[in-house]
Amino acid sequence: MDEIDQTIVNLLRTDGRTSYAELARRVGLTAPSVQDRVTKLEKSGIITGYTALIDAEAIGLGITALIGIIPDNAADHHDICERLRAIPQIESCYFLAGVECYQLKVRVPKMGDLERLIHRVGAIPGVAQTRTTITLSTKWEDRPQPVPFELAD
Amino acid sequence: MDEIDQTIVNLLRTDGRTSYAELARRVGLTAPSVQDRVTKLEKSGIITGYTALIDAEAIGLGITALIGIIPDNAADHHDICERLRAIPQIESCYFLAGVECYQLKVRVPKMGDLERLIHRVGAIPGVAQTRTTITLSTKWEDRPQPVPFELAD
DNA sequence: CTCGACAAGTGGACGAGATCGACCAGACGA
DNA sequence: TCGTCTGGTCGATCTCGTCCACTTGTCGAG
Repeated sequence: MDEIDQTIVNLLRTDGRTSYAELARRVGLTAPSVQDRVTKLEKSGIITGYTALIDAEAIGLGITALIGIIPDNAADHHDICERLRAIPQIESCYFLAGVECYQLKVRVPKMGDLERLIHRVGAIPGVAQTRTTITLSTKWEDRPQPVPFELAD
Repeated sequence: MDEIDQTIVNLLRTDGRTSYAELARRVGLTAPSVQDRVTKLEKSGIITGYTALIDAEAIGLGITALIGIIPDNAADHHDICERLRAIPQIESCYFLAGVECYQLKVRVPKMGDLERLIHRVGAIPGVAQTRTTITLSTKWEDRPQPVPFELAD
């Protein structure tokens, strides 16, 4: 992971469909060597994939909410995690240091869907309590910050 | 936005670098017409961009935290928002219904960076209090849920 | 019913990009 | 000094992206 790799990663975060030829021009190499570097970045797990960014509202997911989970003492975290993973509406799941030991980011089309979702999460064994906060607006999301300085490979 | 558009969106969310030719094969159209559809999806704001997914730890952003902001009564939200936007470490910013009216997701290399960041956010005029939670692990993040049913265009 | 307009696809042509193998240069250790 | 390894270039070839002309189907107006 040298400076050129960082530039490539930054370019691909800005536009994930940039062609190898274009990347090559930007970093001053040829297309095959850039392709080689990108392949290595993918294999080593630094680049984990590519995705199109979608306006959630435009595809009918107009409601975003954050759900905090307070577990009970007997909670089997591995089990909770698997059950959460099975719920497609949960887009992100963080394990936190605090009383609310999980936070979920969920997206649903309608309020009714959110209500059902909360009940479903609350019914998972080991979940003592949930606390839901509706997001009124998403100011921004998943903004890529440039890859920083010195990195171990 | 018909069924074919939905398939295209789902395919591009799964792999944002899928070629038009490949998309065309998957949906049973020719490449030019798929390209035409994708262009329209981009212009209409449904697809807002493409990005490479990066393992944050691998690029030196080993620490993720959630910061809640409690504003004071005199808070100028537009100003707060702009000042938050100027901080690159804030990857996401949600405006919430609740006492904590913003939640930030931030990523930094080291604890010291997080401390500085918290001070910087706390110093913004209109911010009465902040509450930071460290994430111990990210179970998953930004998992695309398939585009659902009936959609207005 | 016919006509024209429009939206959405198709097919072909051509330039650009992706990809592969062969080759090259510098770094490094035996 | 000599292999060997890494990371690069170059050129050939195949695929892809993109433009344009043409076709088809739908629909409302006359």
